[in-house]
Amino acid sequence: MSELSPRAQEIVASAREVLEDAGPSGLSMRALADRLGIRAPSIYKHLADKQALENAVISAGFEEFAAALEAAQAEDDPVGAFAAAYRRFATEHPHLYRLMTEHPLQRDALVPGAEDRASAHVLVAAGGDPALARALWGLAHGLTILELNGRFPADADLDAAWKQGLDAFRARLP
Amino acid sequence: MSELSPRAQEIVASAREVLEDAGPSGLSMRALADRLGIRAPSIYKHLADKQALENAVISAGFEEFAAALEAAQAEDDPVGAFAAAYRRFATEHPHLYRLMTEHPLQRDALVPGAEDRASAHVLVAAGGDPALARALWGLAHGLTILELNGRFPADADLDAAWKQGLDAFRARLP
DNA sequence: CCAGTCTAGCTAACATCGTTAGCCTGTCAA
DNA sequence: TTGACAGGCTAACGATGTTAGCTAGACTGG
Repeated sequence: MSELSPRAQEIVASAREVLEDAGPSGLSMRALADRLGIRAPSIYKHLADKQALENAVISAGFEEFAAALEAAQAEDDPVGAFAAAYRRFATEHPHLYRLMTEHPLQRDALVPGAEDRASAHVLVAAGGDPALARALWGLAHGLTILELNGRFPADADLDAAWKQGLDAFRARLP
Repeated sequence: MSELSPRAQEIVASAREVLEDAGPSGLSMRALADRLGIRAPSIYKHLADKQALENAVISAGFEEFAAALEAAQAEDDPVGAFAAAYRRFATEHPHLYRLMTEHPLQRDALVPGAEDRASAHVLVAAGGDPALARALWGLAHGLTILELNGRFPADADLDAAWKQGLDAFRARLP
């Protein structure tokens, strides 16, 4: 991703607001322009296209996500601390989380390292085993996105589901 | 979902083909009409709107998914059999799987029971414990959709990740 | 101090999308 | 024979992302 001008960063920040208010489908170039008090075509003076806009929002999301995971590290029960922070971030920013995960990433268009920084934490939580880390990530993402998408029955005890899944992983760590 | 006329069922079958060929974004009313040799507005004589069309495709997908899980049941290693069938279905029909899972379901618009039939199998695989079943579902969906979305490094050993995750669950079953 | 260039807005317009209104033609029953 | 209905059609609307081309203002070089 090329550097963003200050104005472009303002636009990206507004896009983030529109996204959180109105969801992915509400994030249109015209809606964003409205919030900025300009017209939609003017946005293209600062960002190549909508994809670049979304990539910038996603990059910022990864930075924030990584910071949240970082802040939650714990010596005892690293798995639980990771999972709690993961779930918390997703439920606090559901639209952002969906945007960050629902499509294939255009990695060369993101700020480099943001994704790595986030994914490094799951590796730590899994005691350094990459395969176990990917499985734990799968569990966390799966439970998270199924919950966000309302796929579980309304009366399902999701805390219990998380606990069962995490206990299974805890048992495989020293 | 109300009953579908024979013609509507043909249209839904064509929609499934368009979806598998061109992905969700390629499934437009006009593209579907093209394949049928008619004009887009004519589709509305048979289906209320695009959402109804997608719901019908999703319903059919759940039937097929349930059948695939059913055919794969195994006495020994029910977790492994479930997971293999799950992953296989998703990788063989990636666009359909995505359509089935990427949005909140409009349950009252689906053919009743299709979803239940599919989700019953994960409960069996988890030995009847609903919380464990949801965790297993989360693991399977998470690994599946992260793989479909190309979120893992190209050289990641995903078989190993599945094995690690499934072993963790196997260890918690009698 | 003027001329030129760049910045960042604007309007008009295009293709594509889902969708609606209204028309027409063929089939079939009363 | 007449009338209803099924299932096509065209024309059109509003929303979407995006492009082309214009313009007002700010800065900069001579």
